[in-house]
Amino acid sequence: MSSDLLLRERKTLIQERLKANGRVLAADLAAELNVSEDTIRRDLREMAAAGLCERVYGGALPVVPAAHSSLSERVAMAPERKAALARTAVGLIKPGMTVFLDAGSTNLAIAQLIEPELQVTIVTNTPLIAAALMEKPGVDLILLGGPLNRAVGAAISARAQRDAELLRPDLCFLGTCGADAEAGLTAIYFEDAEFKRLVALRSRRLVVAITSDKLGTAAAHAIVGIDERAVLVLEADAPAAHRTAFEAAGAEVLMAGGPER
Amino acid sequence: MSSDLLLRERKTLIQERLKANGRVLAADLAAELNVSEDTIRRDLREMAAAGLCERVYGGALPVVPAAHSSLSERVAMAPERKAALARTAVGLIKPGMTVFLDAGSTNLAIAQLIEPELQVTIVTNTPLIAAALMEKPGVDLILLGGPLNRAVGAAISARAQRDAELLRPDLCFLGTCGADAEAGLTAIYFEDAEFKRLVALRSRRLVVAITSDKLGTAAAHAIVGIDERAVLVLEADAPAAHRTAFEAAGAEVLMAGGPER
DNA sequence: GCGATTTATGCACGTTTATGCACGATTGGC
DNA sequence: GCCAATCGTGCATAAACGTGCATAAATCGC
Repeated sequence: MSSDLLLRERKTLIQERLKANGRVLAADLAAELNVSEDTIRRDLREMAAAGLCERVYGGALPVVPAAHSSLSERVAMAPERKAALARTAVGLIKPGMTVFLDAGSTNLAIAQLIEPELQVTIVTNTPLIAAALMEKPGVDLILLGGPLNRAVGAAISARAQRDAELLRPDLCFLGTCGADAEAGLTAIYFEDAEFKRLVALRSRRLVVAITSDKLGTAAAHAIVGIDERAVLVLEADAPAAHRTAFEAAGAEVLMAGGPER
Repeated sequence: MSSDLLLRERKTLIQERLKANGRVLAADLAAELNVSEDTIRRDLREMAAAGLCERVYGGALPVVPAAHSSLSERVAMAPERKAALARTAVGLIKPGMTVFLDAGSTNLAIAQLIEPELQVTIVTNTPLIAAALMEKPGVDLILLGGPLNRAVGAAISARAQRDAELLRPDLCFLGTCGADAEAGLTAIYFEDAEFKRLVALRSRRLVVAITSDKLGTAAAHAIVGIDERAVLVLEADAPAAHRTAFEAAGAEVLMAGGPER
C-alpha cells in the first residue's frame, strides 16, 4: 500500500529497470511495487505487444532491434523457412532477365539458389549477395556502390539511388520489414525505405518473399502499397486471411512448399 | 549458484561462447550455469534446430556460413603465410586514415585483421572484402560499384575508375600478380592493371604485401614502378637480394614475422 | 449528483513451460 | 568389440502463465 503508482508510472519504471539491469523478473517487480504478479505480467505483455520489451518466461528482456544484428547473423535465423521461400521465389527468374536483388537475408538465400549457369543480369546493392553471386558463371553482376549503411548492410545512399535511377529491372526482389494488405510494404529505416521505393517503382514486377512473422505488421516507413505488380511469396503455413487480403489488393500470391523439397 | 538466468539469456550466453571460443561443451556449460546437462542439451538441440549452431557429440559448434567463393578459396591457400603478411601490413593503418583496399586474397586477410573499433574510412571495389568489413563497427565503408569482373572478383570497369578518380587515399593496399624491382608491379589482366594504376597514382602511399612466389616475376601488364611511395611487405624467408633491390629503388621494405605470432 | 461504463487490479482456475531425473539407446575412443 | 561418456525420451513437478470473473476506482453521460 505504501506506493500506489499509476499504471503509466509503473511501466516507465519497469522500462528503466530493463535498461539498467538488462532484464526484469516478474516476481521481483511484483514484490517491489507490491502489486500482484498478474498485474506485472499484464504490464509486460502489453509492453511486449507495443514492442517495448521482449517477453520471456519469468520476466522480460530489452528488445534487441533486429537491425542490431548483422546481416550474416540474420541469415542464420530460421534458415530452412527462408530456404523454402527462396526455392519458390527463385523460380521466377527466367533466362535473359535483368533482376534487382535488394538487401535482406531472404534475398541472400535466393541468390545462393540461383542456377550457376542461368544467363541473367543481376544488380544488387549488397556486398554479401554480390559475393554469393560471384560463384555463378552465368550471372552478369552489377554492383551499386557508394557508402554502405551498416544497419541495412547495403549501399542505399544518394549515390546508390542515382545509380538505381538508370535501371529498369524486369524483376525486383525486395526485402521488407513489414507486409500488410492495407499498410503495404514497410521498412524500419527511412533511407532504406526511400531506396527500396525508388527501385520498386522502376521495376516491371515486384517479388517479395515474406516470412510469416512479418505478415500483418507495419514498420515505420512505407515503401509501396500492394498492387497488381506485386508477387508475394508466403510460407506454407501462412494464414489464409492474409493471402486473400493480398489477392484482393491485386497481388499475385505464391505459396512456398514445406521446409524440405 | 551465482545467478539463475532466464532461458533466453542462457541461450544468448551460449551463442556468445560459441562465437568467442569456436565451440562449447555441454558439461562445461552445465557446470558454469549450474543447470543440469539435460537442460543444456535441450538448449543446444533447439538452437541447432533454429540453425544457430551445429550440434556435435559433447557440445556444439558455430554454423559456418557456407559462402565459399573462388576468392575465399584462394585465401585458404597458404593461409598462415598470408596471415603473417597481413598482420604486418595491417599495422600501417592508423586511426582517421582513408584507405583503399584492392582485390586480392592477401588484402582480404588484411581486412579480416582490422581492429573492429578502429576508426577508419575504407574504400574497396571487392564485395567479399566489403562483406568482411561490415562486421567492424569502427569502419566507414565505401564501395565502388559497377559491373563486376569475375576473373578479378571486383569492380574495375570504367564506372569504377571514374569513381576512383574522386579518391585521395592515405594508403592504397594493392593486390599484385608480379613484383620485380625493375619491372615494377604487374597484373595479369589489362583492365585490372589499368584500374590499379589509376588508384595507385592517386594514393599518398602504396602498400603491397607480396608472397615470395611473386618475387622477381612480371605479369603481362604494368601497374606502376617501385619508388619512394611504396611500402613492400615481404615474407620472413624472402631472399635478401630482392629486399635490397627494392630498397635501392627507393621503396620501404617491411619483413613479416613467422606464421605464428 | 447519480447511474452507467470503462479501467485497473486481484483471485481462482486450468494450462503451459522449464527443468531435473530415470532409463535405455547411441556414440566414439581404444 | 568393449566401456564410459553422451545422448534422447518419457515422466514428474513446480513455477510461471493466461483467462474468466469479481471488485473497486475512475470516467463519462445526462
